[in-house]
Amino acid sequence: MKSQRNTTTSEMQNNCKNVAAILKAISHPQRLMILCHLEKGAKTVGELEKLCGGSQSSISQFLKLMKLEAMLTSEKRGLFVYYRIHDPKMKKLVLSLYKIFCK
Amino acid sequence: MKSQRNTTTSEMQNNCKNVAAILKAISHPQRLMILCHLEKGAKTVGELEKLCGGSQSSISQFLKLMKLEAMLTSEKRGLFVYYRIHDPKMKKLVLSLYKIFCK
DNA sequence: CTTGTATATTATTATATATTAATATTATAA
DNA sequence: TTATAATATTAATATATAATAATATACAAG
Repeated sequence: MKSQRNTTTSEMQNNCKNVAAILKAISHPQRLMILCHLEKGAKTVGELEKLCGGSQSSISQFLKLMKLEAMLTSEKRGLFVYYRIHDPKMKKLVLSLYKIFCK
Repeated sequence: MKSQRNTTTSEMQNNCKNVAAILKAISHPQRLMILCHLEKGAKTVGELEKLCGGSQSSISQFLKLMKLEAMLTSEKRGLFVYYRIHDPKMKKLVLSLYKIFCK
């Protein structure tokens, strides 16, 4: 196994750029809350609105942002749109954050 | 062990607020890079400047910010100021991020 | 075809952050 | 003392983000 200590500076810079962008996308109370709820399964926009306590517009915009970052996918069924976590790494991240900061 | 699924909404809101603030502080390529380098041990401002590739002023400002968030501590020795990670949770976070996103 | 509901989009404004330049502070050494 | 090196602070500006309101779209039911 290659240890972190062998990572070159340019690899590190690239990794940090990528990871910082991911963290930026979820470093907002409601966006993080959305992700935490989705970790338990798919939800509609309206459900997330009630669970996370934001306006319809802001929740929709947050979801769009996280979808653009390829964290989420959406599926339309009739009037409702179901969002779910697409990238398994994001699930891992949510669980790690919980373990580290919320026990 | 209490599972995450039993967390109440207001607990979740509070946790998300706190964790989002932490993530926000490190969701910047150079600040994350600083943290990654400090995970390996204390460094001076000048060392971090070279390692992370920012101006003297910006690195100093980043360090100040992360110190305010109680992530780092500093110690002056002569002309040099050594910064190190203060909160062990931040070390855990850096290692988790590495495991999830950088392998 | 019109009404109601869920979601998305757009535009606007306020606020926060990033970046840079310039200057200040502190300690050391000549 | 004066000079120099390391770090910190301040100020200015540009850019990004957050929050909100208003409007638009898409679908379903009647």
